[in-house]
Amino acid sequence: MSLELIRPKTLTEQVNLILRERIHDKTYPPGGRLPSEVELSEEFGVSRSTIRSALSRLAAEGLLLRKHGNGTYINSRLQGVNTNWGGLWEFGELIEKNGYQVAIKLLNIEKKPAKGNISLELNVPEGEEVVELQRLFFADDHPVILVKNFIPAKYLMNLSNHIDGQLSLREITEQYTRVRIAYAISSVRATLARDEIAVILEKNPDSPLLNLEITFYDINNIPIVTGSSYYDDTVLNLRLVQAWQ
Amino acid sequence: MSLELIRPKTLTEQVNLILRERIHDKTYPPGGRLPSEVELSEEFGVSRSTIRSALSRLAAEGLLLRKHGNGTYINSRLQGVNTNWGGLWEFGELIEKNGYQVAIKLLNIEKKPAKGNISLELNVPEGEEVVELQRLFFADDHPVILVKNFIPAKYLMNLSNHIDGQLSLREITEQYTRVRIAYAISSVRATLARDEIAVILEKNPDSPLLNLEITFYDINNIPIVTGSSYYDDTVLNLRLVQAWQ
DNA sequence: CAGTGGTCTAGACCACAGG
DNA sequence: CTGTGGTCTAGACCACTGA
Repeated sequence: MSLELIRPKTLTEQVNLILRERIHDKTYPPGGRLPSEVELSEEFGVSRSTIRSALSRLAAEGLLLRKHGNGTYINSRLQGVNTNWGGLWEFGELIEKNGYQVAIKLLNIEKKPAKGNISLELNVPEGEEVVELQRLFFADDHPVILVKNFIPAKYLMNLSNHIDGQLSLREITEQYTRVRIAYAISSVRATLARDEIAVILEKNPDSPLLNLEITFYDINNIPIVTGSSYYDDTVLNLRLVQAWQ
Repeated sequence: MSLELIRPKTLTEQVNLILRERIHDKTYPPGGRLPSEVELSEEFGVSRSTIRSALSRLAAEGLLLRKHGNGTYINSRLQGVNTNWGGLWEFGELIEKNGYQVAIKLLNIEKKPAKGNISLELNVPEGEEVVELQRLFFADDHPVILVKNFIPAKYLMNLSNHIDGQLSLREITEQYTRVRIAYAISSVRATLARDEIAVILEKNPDSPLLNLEITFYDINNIPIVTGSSYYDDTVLNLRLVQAWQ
């Protein structure tokens, strides 16, 4: 009994997605045991190593718990509520995974000359054009996260004086630039809601807010996007899962 | 030319450690190119797959940048200043990696009956004994992080009414319990320095502080340790690196 | 003991970069 | 074109768990 897998994408990734889906829709119930690696490799018609790569990735995210000599189990603690690393930048997904309705409001988009910190972070001379994108994320109509992103105009392709404000950062870089993000460095701080920010996020002045500063780099270590976010953790708890090692 | 590798540990892990060391001591200089996978596999006398596992792990941490068809490069942006995920709980390492002198002061250690939140988080009936460990981390003599940890007394082995306050959480669980940590869930919040905490961290009252709540689980999804930390990000910036996927 | 996951190998083939 | 990293396989052997 071997399923039909499309070759274009890697086998590992397809297996990964299918298993993820089965966990999500509870074909494999929380706390339950997965078929053994050999059984899965027979079901999918791929080698055991391929199955293992897919499983390892899910285990690293905390979705699966692997017990040597015993079996692979679905982590019952992560149902519905949670997120892994991506939580630091894929805010839309984060909000959805926590069971809220997502809405994204595009507050502003404009070309500006780079200056100060932005110019430094993006390694672009002062005065060169960058596109600023300011967005507000809502969870069930509560404003939760205010995000400003900056992309040097030179990385954006032709046509696009317009950017679709509903897209995730991943999608934006994929659709509007020719470069690919390889990794990101984020710094996390606690701050107080300044006037303007307090108003937008509907907070009392000087309420504590999380501040996330993130810069994305491509494979050549060139900064592609930088951004600054203010995150109201009283509406949406920022939770991260990580396997011990 | 094949190096002598000890068999007891896994080959992959040994290769990983050696490469990590070479990056750290700049045998492989920042921005430079690593020997190819085939060359490394010859040098270490192991298969290419083994080399690849070691490299993949380093790449996932952002230490290496892999360029298809070209080579593997040392990420020059991470020299000295930075940390990956472990930064959320291995505070000693975090402080060291940022170039400060670490000191840990044991403020308090005592057995208490579990109550409220702690009892819930640790899934232990109210009134059962837990050990509370309160510690203060210093970076170059500045108090930076205040940590309270709770471990159910039943997981601690015999002799140990005494816990060495200088150890990392990983070392504590390894040395004093029979269980092994499989994964952790952390939640990150922004808070204001309350009276007592402000005093200990030498902050003005109501300064913003990061609050990290972490619970560690074993492979059977049983909570082993929980803890609450207050982190002064003005002294030590909390930076996280993550590969895009 | 049988069944599970963990490590490792040798080798094939592919996809991509750069001369 | 050559050399690099990326994917995949088949198979061996080991280490651990639970009956």
